[in-house]
Amino acid sequence: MSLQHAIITALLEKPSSGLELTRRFDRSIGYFWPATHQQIYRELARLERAGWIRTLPGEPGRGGRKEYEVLPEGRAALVEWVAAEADPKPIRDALVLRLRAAAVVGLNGVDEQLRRHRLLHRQRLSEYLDIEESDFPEEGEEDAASGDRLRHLVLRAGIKLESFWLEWIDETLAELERERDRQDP
Amino acid sequence: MSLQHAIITALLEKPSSGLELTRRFDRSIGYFWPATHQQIYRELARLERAGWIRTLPGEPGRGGRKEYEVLPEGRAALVEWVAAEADPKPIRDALVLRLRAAAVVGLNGVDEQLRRHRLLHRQRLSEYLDIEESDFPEEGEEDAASGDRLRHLVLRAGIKLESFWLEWIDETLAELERERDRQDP
DNA sequence: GTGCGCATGTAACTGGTTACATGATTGT
DNA sequence: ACAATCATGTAACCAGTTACATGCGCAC
Repeated sequence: MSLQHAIITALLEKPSSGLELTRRFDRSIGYFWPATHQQIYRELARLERAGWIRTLPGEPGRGGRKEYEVLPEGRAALVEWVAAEADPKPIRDALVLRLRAAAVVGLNGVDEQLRRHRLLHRQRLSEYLDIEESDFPEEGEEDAASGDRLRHLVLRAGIKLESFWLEWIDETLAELERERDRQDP
Repeated sequence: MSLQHAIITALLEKPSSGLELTRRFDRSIGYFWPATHQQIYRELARLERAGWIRTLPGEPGRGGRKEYEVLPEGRAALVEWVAAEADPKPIRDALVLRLRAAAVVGLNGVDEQLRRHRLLHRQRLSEYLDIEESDFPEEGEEDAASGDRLRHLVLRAGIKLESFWLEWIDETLAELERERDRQDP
């Protein structure tokens, strides 16, 4: 269900076609709920059947392009969903799992993977920091719109999450270093 | 594929039956790769067909209970997997998504959900801290086995991840508080 | 022998992933 | 006319989820 509500959120901000949505997802909502165009088309079709969104009347042309907008029922469903109760879903992370396996069969190139992930997380973090700088300048936070402050909090989640990974990977690589020293002193 | 390797890891530590594995998952590997008994039975069957594990010969009795052990092929596959290259999978988090939606349709009970999650993350964190205290006492880290130190790093990931969530939720609730003050000064 | 808990499983469904198909528009 | 790109979609697959089925051994 979450993807459907993510889509409604995006459509409320701006009526869009499937591909446009996909692209907008790639650089905002998709940071914590990624989706491919196939998924998005599937859900758009379902949402339309459910009567939560509709294609904008008028121009269906321009390469078969269809623009969708949210209907009142869709908005109501989103409002309800915002307050819905749901437990946090446990994460599934293969890198940690690899390290766990290494505890049993030995470190055999995990460090290289750790370094690769460190690089990727660094890139992602600096991407987020760039967005923060350009979209949420420090001054003006007080007189910003409420929605903007909330969007900033969402971005903060991304920033803190990436920072967490970087810290953990650093801590882990340092320990693996010590581990190696213990074996060849 | 990850679940299969998680299972091999667990079986290497101790040959087990399906239900035993399920229970052990619930309080160790499952913290970052949860699995239900149905999933585990399915994968055990596949792993056996692939020739990576086998049922322990001898006693198949006691309520149809079957114990599995890892074969050399399975161990080799795990060693290879430990060093395999795979990008970090983006997270999907509904709570952040709800906040994102709230930026568009208004805060309507998200705070209650934030507080619920805060409680759950606190519980999870103290669970981890208890495990850390009992399984990885500070003294003796130096002369602990390598595997233990690696398992400790894995636990550290859990601890830091829960701490991240708590920090972010606190920051967010504080901001929502200020938000409310702005509306009714 | 009946009911309870342990243990192994099947079946149907949902959502995410990957690969491919089709048509329209735009630039050369 | 042709290729590149934009845009919408289908199909098959895989992993995780939920609900249910079945058989065994033990306690009462």
